[in-house]
Amino acid sequence: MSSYTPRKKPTQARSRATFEAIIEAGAQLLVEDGFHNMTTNALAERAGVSIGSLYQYFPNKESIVASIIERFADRQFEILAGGLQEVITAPLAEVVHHLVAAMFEAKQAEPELNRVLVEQLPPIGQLDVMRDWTERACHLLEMALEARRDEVEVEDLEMAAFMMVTSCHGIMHSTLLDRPKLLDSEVLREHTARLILRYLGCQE
Amino acid sequence: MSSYTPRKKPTQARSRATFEAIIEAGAQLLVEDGFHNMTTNALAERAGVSIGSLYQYFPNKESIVASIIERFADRQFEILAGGLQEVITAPLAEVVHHLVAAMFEAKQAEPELNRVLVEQLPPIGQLDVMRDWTERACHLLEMALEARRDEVEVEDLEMAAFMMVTSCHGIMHSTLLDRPKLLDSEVLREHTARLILRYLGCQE
DNA sequence: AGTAAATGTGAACAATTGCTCATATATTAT
DNA sequence: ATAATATATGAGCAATTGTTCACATTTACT
Repeated sequence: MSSYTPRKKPTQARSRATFEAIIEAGAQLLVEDGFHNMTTNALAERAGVSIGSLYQYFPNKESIVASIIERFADRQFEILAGGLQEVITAPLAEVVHHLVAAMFEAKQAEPELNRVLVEQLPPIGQLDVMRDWTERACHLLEMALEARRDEVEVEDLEMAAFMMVTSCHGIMHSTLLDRPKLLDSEVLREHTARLILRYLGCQE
Repeated sequence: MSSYTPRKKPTQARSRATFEAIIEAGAQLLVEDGFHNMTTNALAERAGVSIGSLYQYFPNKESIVASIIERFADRQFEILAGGLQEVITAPLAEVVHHLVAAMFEAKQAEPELNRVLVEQLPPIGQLDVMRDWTERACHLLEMALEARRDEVEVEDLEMAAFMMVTSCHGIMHSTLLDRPKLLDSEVLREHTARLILRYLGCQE
């Protein structure tokens, strides 16, 4: 019976530190060696913790990565939400520009970890976390669109939000893999914003 | 010295059959068990071939998957190219609709294999093949745009092609993971076509 | 102080599996 | 027919590694 959730919740300060050390070391080794080449024994050593302790908190190797992913997704979402927070009352065009900026910012935060997770996450079986992330992001956007309904031509706002998030995601993803340098360019962001704005039927 | 390319080229008919059987069995097991859980011994058995023969043609497990991926990518590209072939002289709007249709068709062809490869390809290290695929697809599209330059508002056609391919890809990818049922819907295709057409500055 | 609970340790096990190699069979060439 | 080449076989090796468990140490509690 293998699970992806942690085994035991640390209560004392000491054990909380152990828990954190494991996750931190895990993120490091994931970046350095990839999921397959990262061994639990090496992880424990890097964390300065015995292998036994590791298995006291995590039922298996996968669950460690699951925790790493979960935290990562949360941080990513905060960047997005934070970026949109700045423009709660602004007109649609500005919202879209901030959206694009925030999405790109998230993509470029913790680039190494981002890369490993993007490249190796699926087989680890943590697709749910990403599904959830998309869901939350769409919901956030839908609300933003709702508040500016008069500026949006598209009827189905849920669909519109989905299109915005996923197309933007795809562009960034491919860029990261195919033309990483382009990710910094202002041009790409402008094109992405244009893509979204025109789709919504809004003048730039 | 591990390589991802096959080891020996089969010359006789008998060995060519062996080679094919290995690739076919590999694709099956990849779908059934995933990359990690598929063992080379099981693969050989499924192919009706001894494990020794397998290693006569492939230097390692990865290289088998590499060959599977390569063939898959070629088939995918043919679907795309075929779809565009039908509209070599048509106006832009029609081209885009065919593009979207072809992209969706490719995504839905061999759905199981598609899914496994999308989910497990990266760690196998065959990102190059995908990079290459995007490259080729972009080039194809750029030519199509070039021939209709007067209908396109965007200046940089290379960029435009990149945006079209990657956004479309992202939409399909996320849909496959998050809302697989939606992939069949006409609505999604219409929205995608709209997204692209408006971006290009073309009336529908 | 003394006890119970929480936390930490790491040697060693069990199981898996990618891959080799010595050998056998089939095909082609002379 | 005979030699030479190509192809096929599969038992078993070598190496890796995730995980456990019996025991030590630290903290919390009475």
